Amino acid sequence: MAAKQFVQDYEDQRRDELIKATYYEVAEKGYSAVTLQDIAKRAGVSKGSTLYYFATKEDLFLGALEWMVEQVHTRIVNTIATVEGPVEKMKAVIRTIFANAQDSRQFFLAYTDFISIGTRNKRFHDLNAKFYDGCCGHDREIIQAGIESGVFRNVDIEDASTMVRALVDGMMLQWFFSSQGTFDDYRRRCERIVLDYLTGGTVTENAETTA
Amino acid sequence: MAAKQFVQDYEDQRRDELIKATYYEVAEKGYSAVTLQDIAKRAGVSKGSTLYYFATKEDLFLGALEWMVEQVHTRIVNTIATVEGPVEKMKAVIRTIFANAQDSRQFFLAYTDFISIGTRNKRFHDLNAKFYDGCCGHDREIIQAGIESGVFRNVDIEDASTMVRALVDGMMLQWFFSSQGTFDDYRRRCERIVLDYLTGGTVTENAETTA
DNA sequence: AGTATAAATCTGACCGGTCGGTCAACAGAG
DNA sequence: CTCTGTTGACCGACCGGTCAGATTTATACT
Repeated sequence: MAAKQFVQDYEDQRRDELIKATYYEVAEKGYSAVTLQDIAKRAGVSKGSTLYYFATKEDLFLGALEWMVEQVHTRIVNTIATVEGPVEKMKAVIRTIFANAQDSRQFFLAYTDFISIGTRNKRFHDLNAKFYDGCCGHDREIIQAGIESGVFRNVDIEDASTMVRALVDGMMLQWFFSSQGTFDDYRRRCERIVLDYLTGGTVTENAETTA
Repeated sequence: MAAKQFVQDYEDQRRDELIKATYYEVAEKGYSAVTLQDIAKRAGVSKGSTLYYFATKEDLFLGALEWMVEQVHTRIVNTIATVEGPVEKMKAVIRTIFANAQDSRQFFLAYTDFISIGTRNKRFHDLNAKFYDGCCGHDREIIQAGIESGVFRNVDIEDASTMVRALVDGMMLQWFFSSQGTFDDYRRRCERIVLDYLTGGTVTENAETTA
């Protein structure tokens, strides 16, 4: 039983390595451009092994995606917990999402590649829903708390939630494309716009704690 | 000379057909998934002909893109001219961009595929800039006019402009992915959020003229 | 007008190369 | 020896791009 457990752990670890390798390769080059060879090389195994652990390239890719979603989710939850109040919590969410995008370089590139694979893919759709609800779902309760405590104006919660998500997405897209203006410029502007919208302009610009 | 002119026109027309064929194919399947064969078939010519008029597949694709950008730009300019006042003009811009996305089905799909091709491509970057400045650049003057006339609150114009663009982008992305809620729902919500932001909530919901 | 000649246009078989996926053979732990 | 895990040569399919030759159109000449 102990041996069996060891094998299980070993296999899990291998899968993990392959998933991470896939993620980083795709983040750098995009789904179509990455070959199984690339993934195998980065993971330090042969091409044959990649398909020993995963059925297809797509399977490997979706695994990598799930891993990423999980990771971002965890980061957001942790970051929110470190600050107090709706304004700071909202800032924290935005900061985390932006930071993640910066870390994984071409986070969005990978994301946009899903589309090419086909939006009809059920697993992809579910993953997308999980991403939105899991990673961005926190904004709704933060907004709710903000309204109840009177910090945010009485805006429609569904509108506000949509606004935050769409704005973050859109601004990252712009940052990705335009490459004019620093990353921090975009993040700061994003925070400002969101809070401006939520408070109606009553929040004065805080001193930035640029970590 | 007349014959020469005819030949010129004929060639232009052929190029036009190929460009449109490319556009629709890519809009349906995405750049990578589309083959020269597909494009040729839709245009009613042979594969060889596509590369007789265009040097490479990428060239063909960028031509299609330019065509699209031009088209959207024209539509926006025309639509803005038909209405009066910052609020209505802003609505018109949003409506046109949304309508265009709906028309060409997977407008964004094509767009996201550029990224895979490589953001280092100069022509792509220029096109992107042209798209933003040409198609979305009108928002800045509309916002300016709105602030001056007192219809919009005194918000930072750069923030406001960024907000509108990012929100439209982001919401279209969400519409594209989630496929829950009708297209009109998204468009209407987008208009509401933008105007809510710009006016600070002083504009009451107008009766919709859903065309 | 009719014919010959030249030029423009078009075609699809073909080439070189790539990639996802297969599989027979191999390795090493138990 | 066996069984799990690993390998990389190999396969079939595909795709962008080429090109020699067919086809159509324009031009020159009688």
